[in-house]
Amino acid sequence: MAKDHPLKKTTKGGAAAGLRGRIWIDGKEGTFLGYGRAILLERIREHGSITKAAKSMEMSYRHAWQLVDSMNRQCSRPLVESATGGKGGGGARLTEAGEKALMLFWEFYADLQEFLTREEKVFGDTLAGITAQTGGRG
Amino acid sequence: MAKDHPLKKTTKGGAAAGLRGRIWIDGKEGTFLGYGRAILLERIREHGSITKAAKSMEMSYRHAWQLVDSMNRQCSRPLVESATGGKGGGGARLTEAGEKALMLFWEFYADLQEFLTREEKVFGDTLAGITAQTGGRG
DNA sequence: ATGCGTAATATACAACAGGGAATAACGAAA
DNA sequence: TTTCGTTATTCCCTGTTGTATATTACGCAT
Repeated sequence: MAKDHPLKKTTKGGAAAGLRGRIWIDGKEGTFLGYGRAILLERIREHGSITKAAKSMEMSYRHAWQLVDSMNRQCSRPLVESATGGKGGGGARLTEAGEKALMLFWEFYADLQEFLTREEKVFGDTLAGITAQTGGRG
Repeated sequence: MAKDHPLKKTTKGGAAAGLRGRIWIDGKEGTFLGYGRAILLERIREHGSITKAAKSMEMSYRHAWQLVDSMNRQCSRPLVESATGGKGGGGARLTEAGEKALMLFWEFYADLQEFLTREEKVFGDTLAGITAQTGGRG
């Protein structure tokens, strides 16, 4: 559960070297949407609550709330709408703008994966020659 | 001097939203080469010394040395060769492997910039609609 | 042998991000 | 009115990261 995020730089097994990349959508205050925030939004949609969403990804409520707040502050229409009190104590839901932002990010993200795969093919050999130069001709 | 690195997430002026990306070459221990390390290597080549390279980019010698050490530990042929003592007290120089790695990284980096520009064109409108939804119909 | 400027290394210190816990506000339902 | 679970907010603690500083090793030049 959220243990081998693409964000963690493990490279535990397999090839010695590889290419890694990360993307963000920037807003007025800096990061607007990145991988972690995108996952958080999905969990909010799934659980209908910031608390549960945070727990589901082993994140503190404090941090989750700060991220949601940061995202909402950076666009005219909030990505997440929340209600305090009421049935179940309240909750949070993804708005239409949230859905759109999420969709855009995942497309961007998919393009990055494609990009990285392409680059791996281009640089793979040269890369191997640098990190594990066994038979090279200096 | 090294004040508005591409790494800093400033977005101080201009457009409200934009796409940002970052890349790394991974090795056995995690990050092998990234933007900061690449700059460091270039400064070492330029100054012939880790000390001066570090100073030139407002980085502590300790940190610079750790980065160099990390890079050298992750490839068979070290990227940086250093000598202690001697004329000028010693120094450090970029090896052939270092030059190759640097060249590879900058190509990778240039491809990323191209990728980001392309993505900006694709998502620009949708993005503006999310962060500054003025005339939307929702 | 001494001086010099660097590499290499250890220790202490500061800054910052994030976690944990505590608390108040809230509003539907019982 | 009381209960309940969540949002919203605050304070403190901790781990990590990097800076600052001090010390030693080194080897050429004088």
